[in-house]
Amino acid sequence: MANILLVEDDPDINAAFRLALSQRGHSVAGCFLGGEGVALATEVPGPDLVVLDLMLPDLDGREVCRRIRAVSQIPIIMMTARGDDADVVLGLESGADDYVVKPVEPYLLDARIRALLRRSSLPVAPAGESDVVTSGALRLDRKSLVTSINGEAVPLTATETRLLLELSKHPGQVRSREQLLRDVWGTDYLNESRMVDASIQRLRSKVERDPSQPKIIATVRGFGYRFDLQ
Amino acid sequence: MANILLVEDDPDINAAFRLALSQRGHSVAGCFLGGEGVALATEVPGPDLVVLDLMLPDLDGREVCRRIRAVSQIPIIMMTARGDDADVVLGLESGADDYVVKPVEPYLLDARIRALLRRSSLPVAPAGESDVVTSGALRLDRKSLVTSINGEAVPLTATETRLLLELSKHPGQVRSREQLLRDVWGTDYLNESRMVDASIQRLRSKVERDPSQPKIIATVRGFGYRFDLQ
DNA sequence: CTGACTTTGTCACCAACGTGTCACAGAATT
DNA sequence: AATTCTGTGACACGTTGGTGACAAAGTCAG
Repeated sequence: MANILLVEDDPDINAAFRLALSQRGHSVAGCFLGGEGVALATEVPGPDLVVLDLMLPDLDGREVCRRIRAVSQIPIIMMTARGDDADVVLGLESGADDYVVKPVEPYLLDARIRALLRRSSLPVAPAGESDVVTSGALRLDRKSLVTSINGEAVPLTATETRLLLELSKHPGQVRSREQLLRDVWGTDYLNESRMVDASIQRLRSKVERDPSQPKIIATVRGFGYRFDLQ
Repeated sequence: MANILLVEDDPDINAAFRLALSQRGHSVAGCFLGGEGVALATEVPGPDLVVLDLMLPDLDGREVCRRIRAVSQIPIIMMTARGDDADVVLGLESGADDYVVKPVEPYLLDARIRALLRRSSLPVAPAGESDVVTSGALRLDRKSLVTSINGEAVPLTATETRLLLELSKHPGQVRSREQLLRDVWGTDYLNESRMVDASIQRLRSKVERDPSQPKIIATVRGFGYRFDLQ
């Protein structure tokens, strides 16, 4: 289903949710500290969604949320025992997409996860629970971040890898330059930049058999680029 | 802030929320029936977001939700007095993005509205499950933006794709040149222009079997054009 | 700390394509 | 028959994206 990061300091609750969400088909990574959470959520390749407890020993959940939001648009669901309306509002305003109050039934959390993933246009049910993307001769291992062509490793730079990852997260869907700028570079405003074009070109030169006739990363004139499975 | 459609049959609650959301800077339209709700949510220019009561006299709120979702990816917040977890799950599964339980503090609803709008404004390409339009031999994939006839890809330009997308959002309904200008070109005032006609013609020449006898995009003399399902 | 190397953002240029406009013909409506 | 509306083809301009060069920033070994 999805790769979920659970940030929750209570070991029992942490374990319980990891189990419950796993049973519902998700792949769950858990951590106990806010600092860890920020690191894990923003690393490459990050999870598809974050479930974030508000009460953490080191950092306030809202601070965690803000730090993640500073560099990433990843979907975030906040979770807390405090059900006060004002808390909910503060949580949402610090950048969370949804807010649930403990105790939460796992199947309810799952429903909200699905709704949010649907809205975020992430595939809710990828066919195989595989962390490897392939398109033609290209093969990208999302965990080790090793890219290879015909089994031979291709040395991609960090930016190129992020770009390819981001494109491959939405196979068959057009991604605009704005989306790519946001998700790969974390900047929102560089609309005039040719950064995306330049990096796409560098990526193509390493990955495409014939970069002038790209098969894997298609140009969709007027819209953006599209990663095509083959 | 945003144009919001409120579908709520209780006149008191309806009026109260309209007032409260207006005071928070939104522009609110209210209606009392599910049928109306579907019509208003899918017309052009539609609202930015729908707040939908579950209990309506004519249609079940979930049915309203499904009908809207059949043609639109507009953000939907469901609202109901029934706070049962199972209801929430059913609501989310019928396509809603969020679910709040009455009584709701207006500022809480506002916070959820903002969170949802923030998330929804991100993608350019709309997300969702039924993202393929077909009419006769024509097939348009809204995510990959690939148009094909009898399975063979037809290269459309950006404007042609946008035009076809816009027309196909409202199958069987006449769209005026003004509406198309606004939704495809983003201009409001070029009423004297023949741009729409010219682009319709270019689109037909690529998409219609016999452009002089158009089956997919019909001319409605004096009004505009209509996309017909077949 | 230094110098070499790699990575990355910016820029300028060009070719190709897309697109708005126009004029006129043809069709529908009155 | 007159009038209004729509289809159609031509054309020139603007936009878009590919490309290579270059400079700034980052990385790393010695």
